[in-house]
Amino acid sequence: MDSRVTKARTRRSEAQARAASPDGYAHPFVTVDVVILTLRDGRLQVLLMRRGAEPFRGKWALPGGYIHPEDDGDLDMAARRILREKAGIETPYIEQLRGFGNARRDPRGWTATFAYFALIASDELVLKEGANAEEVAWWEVEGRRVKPVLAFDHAEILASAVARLRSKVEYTSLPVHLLPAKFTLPDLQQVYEQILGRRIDKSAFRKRMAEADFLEPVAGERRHASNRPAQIYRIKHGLATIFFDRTI
Amino acid sequence: MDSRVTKARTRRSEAQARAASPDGYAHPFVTVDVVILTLRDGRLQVLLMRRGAEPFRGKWALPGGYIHPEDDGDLDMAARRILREKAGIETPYIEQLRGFGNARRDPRGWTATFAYFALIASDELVLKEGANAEEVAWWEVEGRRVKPVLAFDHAEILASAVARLRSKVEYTSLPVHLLPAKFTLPDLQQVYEQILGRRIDKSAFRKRMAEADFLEPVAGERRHASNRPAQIYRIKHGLATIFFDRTI
DNA sequence: CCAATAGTGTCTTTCAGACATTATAAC
DNA sequence: GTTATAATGTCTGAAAGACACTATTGG
Repeated sequence: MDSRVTKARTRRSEAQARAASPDGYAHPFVTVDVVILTLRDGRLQVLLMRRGAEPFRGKWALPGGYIHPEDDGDLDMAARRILREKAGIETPYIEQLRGFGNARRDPRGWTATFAYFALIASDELVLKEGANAEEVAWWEVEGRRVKPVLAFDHAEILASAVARLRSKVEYTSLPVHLLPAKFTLPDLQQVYEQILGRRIDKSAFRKRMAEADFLEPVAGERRHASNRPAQIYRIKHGLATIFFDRTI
Repeated sequence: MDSRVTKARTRRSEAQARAASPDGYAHPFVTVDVVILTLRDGRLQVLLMRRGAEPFRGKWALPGGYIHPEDDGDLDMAARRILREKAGIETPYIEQLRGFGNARRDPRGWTATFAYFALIASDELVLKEGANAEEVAWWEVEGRRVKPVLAFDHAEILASAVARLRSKVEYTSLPVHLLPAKFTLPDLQQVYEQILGRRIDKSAFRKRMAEADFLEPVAGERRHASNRPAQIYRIKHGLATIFFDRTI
């Protein structure tokens, strides 16, 4: 058994010194990465950071980091902390995407990551324009990718996140999290149409939202032009994501 | 094996002799656990193993283990290896469930696991009836749980797996993986009904399967009694899980 | 013949999508 | 009044579900 430890350590000696698992094998590092999506100017955008350290120094990457056992109660809280620290975002919608792990994604050796998927309203964006302002930016998502070449396997993680968003738009209330707390039904329909990439019949859309029963009207109105103002809605308190009976 | 137990205990008593991550924080251990489900005697059952080491010695647990960076190309391959080594199962349907990680699930400290979800046909079961035959067993799933108290947070992982199965049965071809390679449509309908817990109209069920277009008839017939024999089908070669347009 | 289950056809009700109409604002 | 968009109503074709009917075997 000890020979197994020796063998593993020797092969890895040039990379980094890692602890052996209780069964004697080398132990891969694990991280948490977050795909933060928003709608700005009617376009789906993702938050990326430029790496200041090797590997992939200078390349754009998803915000991510190591788990802090002392601070993070669980994986979700680690993801929220990363969102807070790296992007200054406090109250997003967040869900776990899935794990990615293999020997190739990091040149230093076998690593794994728990990828998360967050949606925020563009009015919640308070990007820290501080010391490293140039290193954080929103990039437009074109198809399932962005223009720059991403570090690690982050292009694959991004594609996976966008696929999940597009999929869930069809049958859940997820897109409300891309809007501010108060919005109109035409606003919401526009978000669905933007992500789906097709027009939706107004009547059918409203029927679906009404029977899903997750919105409540609030006093006040919104007026953009000389026409009838739209009713303002917000999500009913305490409701999780709603799954529709049928697709949009 | 006993030395391994001893070593694990020693480690634990030293309160976390773990490598520090590159950012200086302690680095949590990560494992892969697999929820293996099958239908036996018309009942949903899960494969459990009795733990021979601390923590939770003597308790039933999901098959799982550490990643072997030298052997496992990626997370999926690690899960398949565990399935092969611990349950002797070679060619199952397998998909990632999600990650579970927090400070409470393991008394030794902060750990995380990539949970997997596998479906196998009961005729593929070749449980190794060897030295530790008493330590591997199928347990009937009642609701989302099993009778014994499980180690770690494995009850939560099991519940999550059963929920995903029940959910996916509604709109995918997943249940075919609970049947042998060749089966009849009445067989398949029975599986759907068993997992859904309700009857399905024969005509509607066949329409759905026909338009999903993932089955092909093979020569031969199956006869259980003095009645009309049923056509035998198998999955069309190279097809992944089919998502139905509508729910069952 | 009968019993039992496989497999197909028909009918009715429901509902999604298309489209029309009314409502309410500014000017 | 006109214009523009919000909001609701109506109509029609498609299809899902309920149910009936036919097919094929053993006894």
